[in-house]
Amino acid sequence: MTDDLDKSTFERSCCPIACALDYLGDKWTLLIIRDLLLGKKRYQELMASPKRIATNILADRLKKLEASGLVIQQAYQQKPVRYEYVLTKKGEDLRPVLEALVKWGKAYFPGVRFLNPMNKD
Amino acid sequence: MTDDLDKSTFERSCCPIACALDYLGDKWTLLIIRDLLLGKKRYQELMASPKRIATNILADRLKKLEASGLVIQQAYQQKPVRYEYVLTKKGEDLRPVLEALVKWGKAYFPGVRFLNPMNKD
DNA sequence: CGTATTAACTTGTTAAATGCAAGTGACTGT
DNA sequence: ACAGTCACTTGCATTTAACAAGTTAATACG
Repeated sequence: MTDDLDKSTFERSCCPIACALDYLGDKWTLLIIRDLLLGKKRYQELMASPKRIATNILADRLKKLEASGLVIQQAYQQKPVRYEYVLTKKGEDLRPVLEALVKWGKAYFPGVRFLNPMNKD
Repeated sequence: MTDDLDKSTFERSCCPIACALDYLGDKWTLLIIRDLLLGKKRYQELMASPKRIATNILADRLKKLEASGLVIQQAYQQKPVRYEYVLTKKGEDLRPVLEALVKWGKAYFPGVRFLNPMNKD
């Protein structure tokens, strides 16, 4: 169904891509969602990704993800209360987007570790 | 094939998603690619999208897209030389990513124009 | 009891990216 | 000659992100 991406879709005055990117269009949000899809739940797990996100940015993105209904907090202990972060259905439903990105990334950066000097992983 | 997104993929020290987002992970790049996929070619066409991109940002993103091989410039006239921008195969191959985003956006923001006060389209 | 460690953040400051307005150069059309 | 178009560039203000350090509430160790 290749014409999900057609003119009429786009010309409605709010394009679903533009709307989606209001939530996802930055450097970190999709990487956090990737980690959550892979089963990470806790702050330290999310901090531990190969690409090091600054702690204030992670905290900020988690707040925004919660505010936009992609993620919920669940307490996993009391004293002190600590939360883990779990994707809602809305968040889970981004899996195909990430999968499409994986496919593209694999096709065009198969050995990127050695080719891309910008890569700090 | 839902386990394109599995641990082994991710744990190789450069995740294809992370690599892809080095190119695409900002506010404007994917919107420009959307427009190019929809057949826009010239600077003014790209400027004319509902979401208004600043002209310096558009010029900068087009340069970066060219540098990373997603787009090429083609002269459509001499005197003065003017170029249009066309996706390479590498750029075209992002279509499934954008289609997945459209699907998600349609599912979760069906009437977003009236619901989202942040929307300036 | 006191010090150390862990988890999950927050705060302050600096650096980088983005946004906005105006300007430039090479033309064309009147 | 002058106005207009196209595709940018430049300078500056504002916003966002990065880096480093500090905080709070607890448990674990000696």
